[in-house]
Amino acid sequence: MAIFSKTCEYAMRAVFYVAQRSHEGYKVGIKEIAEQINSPEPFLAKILQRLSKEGLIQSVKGPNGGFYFDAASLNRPLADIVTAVDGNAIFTGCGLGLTYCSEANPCPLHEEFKKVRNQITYMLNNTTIGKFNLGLIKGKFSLNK
Amino acid sequence: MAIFSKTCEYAMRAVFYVAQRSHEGYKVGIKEIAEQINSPEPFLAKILQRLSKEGLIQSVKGPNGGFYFDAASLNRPLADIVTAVDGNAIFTGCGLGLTYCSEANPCPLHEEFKKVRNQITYMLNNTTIGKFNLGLIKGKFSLNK
DNA sequence: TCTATAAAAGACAAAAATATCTTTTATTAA
DNA sequence: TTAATAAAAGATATTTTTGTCTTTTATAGA
Ligand code: FES
Ligand code: FES
Repeated sequence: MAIFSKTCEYAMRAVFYVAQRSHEGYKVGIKEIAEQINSPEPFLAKILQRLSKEGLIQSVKGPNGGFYFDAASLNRPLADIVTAVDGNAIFTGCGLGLTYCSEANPCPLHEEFKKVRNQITYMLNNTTIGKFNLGLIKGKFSLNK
Repeated sequence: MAIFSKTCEYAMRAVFYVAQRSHEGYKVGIKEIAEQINSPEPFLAKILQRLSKEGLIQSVKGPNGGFYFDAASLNRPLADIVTAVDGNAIFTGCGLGLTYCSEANPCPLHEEFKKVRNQITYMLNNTTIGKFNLGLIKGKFSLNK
């Protein structure tokens, strides 16, 4: 088990890649994205379709079409992507899988697990979709393998 | 998606419950455990079978039999249970699902994600199986609902 | 207008996780 | 030594996640 679902991992990688290309002034086709982030193309297509329907990513059909981010979207937190794909369990759920996390009736891990959740929440809320554009262009970060 | 698999959540809840009862001097049958931690009985049986085979939990068959922890096992870290059930991806894996996490060729989330992983590792290494026995006996913690 | 392009949508398939059921084995106690 | 108990083992079933394929719709450019 990883922290995020495969779906969510692909979504985040794709989003970072598309953001970088948007910063450079391009739209990207699903094929290129899938190749660059090393994900199964039709599966990724479904994921981006969903993000597109929710308005989290922009897309146009037809020649010279593809996926991209407008300026406003580049400033959205990565948390929005994660929530759209995996829901909010990771932000609010109980570490031992109780149906809800509760201060009044906590599980044994509650106090320590809150710190984990807070760290995750901080990370995802303070990472904008466009945050790593320059680093990616410079080749400082990897999105595949 | 939750942080841990259902299997792992049930395992941790069961382990805390059995530890408490062991501390009180009892062995516990699978039926009682499943009821008390609110998990599907035959599924939980499989999980405990596995832990038993790996020597992480003790068990005896027959009348008055059941699951229990000896003193040494009560001092094991919860991390041992998680590793046995979910493997070590949660301790070492990449947050974006790259095949391995690397300092030399990191994903964009690497620096922040390390903090998350470290927090999880700390939590699981510093929580012994028997740590919450008194709290559980006093009813301070919940393992179901 | 016609054609090529590329995403959207929908149906389908495979694999993994979760859950159940039945039979076997070990242990205790009468 | 037999009967009752409870875990171990093995086979099977269901659901969810992950992955694929085909058809439709929108857009651009010739
Ligand atoms: S009750 Fe389990 S994390 Fe809060
Ligand atoms: S490379 Fe992704 S977390 Fe280290």
